[in-house]
Amino acid sequence: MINYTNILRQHNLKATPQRLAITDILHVQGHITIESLYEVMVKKFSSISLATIYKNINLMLENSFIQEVKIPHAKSVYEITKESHSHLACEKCGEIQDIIIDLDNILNEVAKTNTFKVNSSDLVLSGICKNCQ
Amino acid sequence: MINYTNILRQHNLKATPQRLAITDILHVQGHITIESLYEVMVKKFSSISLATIYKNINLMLENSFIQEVKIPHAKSVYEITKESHSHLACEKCGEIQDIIIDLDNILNEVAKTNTFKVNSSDLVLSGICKNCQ
DNA sequence: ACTTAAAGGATAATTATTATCTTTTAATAA
DNA sequence: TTATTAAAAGATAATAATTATCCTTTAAGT
Repeated sequence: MINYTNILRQHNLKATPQRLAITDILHVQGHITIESLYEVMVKKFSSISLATIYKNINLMLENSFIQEVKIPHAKSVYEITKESHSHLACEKCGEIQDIIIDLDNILNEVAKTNTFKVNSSDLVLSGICKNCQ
Repeated sequence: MINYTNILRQHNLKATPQRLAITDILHVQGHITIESLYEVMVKKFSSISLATIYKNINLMLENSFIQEVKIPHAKSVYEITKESHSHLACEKCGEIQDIIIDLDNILNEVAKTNTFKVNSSDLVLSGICKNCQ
């Protein structure tokens, strides 16, 4: 179990117990919605405020410690920032998985047209995961 | 200017003036947020209710007459359903453009892994559009 | 024209998110 | 260690976004 104290501090975030818990949950779960995060957090901090969840998620987003992933027909999930990657979204169980897909060819094609300067790409593939097939 | 009366009816939607206007706006603008749609509609129907906008957008989504496009760091936009395509999102002016990108190679790669059955893909490229460069 | 199920408008209710204010605490230095 | 302080947590009010309700109007088919 990684200790995120210093990593949080490197992002100008005080390492509070609540933040360490959020970070640990994100690390273990990979992707989580606000409401699920709150449910899990309440088990550890019975008196935690939903506002604390929102404030921390927003601060972590601002500091690029985490990223929001928008999922078609579902709520957004949050994940710890890592190298650029795409997502698989299971339409049955809701599970979100990371997947590394090389988009260079595509981005080069777009670059050739010279009509749009791409800075980032977000790709979500929706379907049925291994477990649900 | 296309007449959408029959197209609406084919989707089990009564062709009301409000719906024809929404459809016409979507047709002309290409992509629009809920709030922008409401602003434009109020000019044509001064007494229109915001609930009418939401109810129609939701019905049109259910009947697959339109689609929601989730944009990173911005509000969702809606578009008339057409053949599968990707989107360019300008980070400066907010403009959303359609772009046809062949994702077959990518989808085949994922299919090969045999761990996920892809039904649909959503790709948004964020960056700077021609006008804003 | 008549009938009726569906749609529109007004607005209340709900849900999601943010702001405010007070108390507590992590981080730093004496 | 303890003292100091800016920041964070918690409680809750406020705001924003969306949906539900109820009554009136109307599109579409006799």
